[in-house]
Amino acid sequence: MKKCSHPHHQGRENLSNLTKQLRGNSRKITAPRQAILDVLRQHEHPITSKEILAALPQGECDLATIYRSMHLLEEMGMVHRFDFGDGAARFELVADHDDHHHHLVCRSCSKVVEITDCFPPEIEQRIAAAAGFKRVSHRLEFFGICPDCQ
Amino acid sequence: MKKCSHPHHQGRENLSNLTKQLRGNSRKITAPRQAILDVLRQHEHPITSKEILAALPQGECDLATIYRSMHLLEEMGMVHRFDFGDGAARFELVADHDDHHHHLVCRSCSKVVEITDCFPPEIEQRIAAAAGFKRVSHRLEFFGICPDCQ
DNA sequence: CTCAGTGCAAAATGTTTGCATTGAC
DNA sequence: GTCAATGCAAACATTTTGCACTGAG
Repeated sequence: MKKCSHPHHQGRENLSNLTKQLRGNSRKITAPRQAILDVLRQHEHPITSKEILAALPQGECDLATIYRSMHLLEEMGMVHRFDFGDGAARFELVADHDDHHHHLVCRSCSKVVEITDCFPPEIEQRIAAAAGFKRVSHRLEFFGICPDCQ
Repeated sequence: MKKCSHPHHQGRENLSNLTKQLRGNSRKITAPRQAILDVLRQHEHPITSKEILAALPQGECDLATIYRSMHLLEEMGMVHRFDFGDGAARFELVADHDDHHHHLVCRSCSKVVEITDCFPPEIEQRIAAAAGFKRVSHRLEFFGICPDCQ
């Protein structure tokens, strides 16, 4: 439950991080991008592009800009993309370089619990080796019925 | 590599299985449904609704019917739905009652390898218990670069 | 004969893209 | 001033749905 390292508590740090990363890629620091990161910083769990738009002060930025920003932030490794199987991509701010984690999602109310357990790396390596694949990663999410919905 | 239990090799059996299941749910045995199952039987790996349509003798059935059929077959447990993250659902015929498996997908050419390794059930149980969730399942897929694409 | 299932067309949803304009550098 | 980034609208892709018609039981 690494609450202390949650992005929410790193305000300034992430902002300068953004600035640095953007500058490094000769990208521009714009109001929409800062606003989007602000929203992400305020959410503990992955949110959709539409939810980001809704959380933004009205008309702060266009939905297309959010989609474009999410691609950029993902490429820069500042955001992780998740798929809960409902057809909408969800994004979460990356807290640090090693915050790989998964989620347990309620099939009824969509409540989300963060899961730090992970697929055993040695099994992943064995799978990759057996098939001759390189650069293997995985996507893993859990689904169930939460206490409130049972 | 349980090749011998692959649906492909069970022709008749599955057909009568379909008939039985449909009858049991007071559903009708129609030409489109049989044709769709025929196509699924001929494919080792998950395929999209569009691919099913393309594999069907021209005009054999409507795309909407395929979507409706996939929902039905999924509910009846005859088909499993997979999501490789490219925005299109994929379906695979369920070989037997215990053919739970995952896939290793090439990020470059989309080649698919079947993976029988799975997330350790005891960890899943622990996760479920810790969060108070019931009826927990998981979705797990692997992605990498296949030998041909390296 | 009846009602589940179908084809067709239209709609809904999430996402991407073209293009003229804006604004960060 | 330049070129990346934006807003807006249109295009796209997948999936769903309304409705009249068809056909399995």
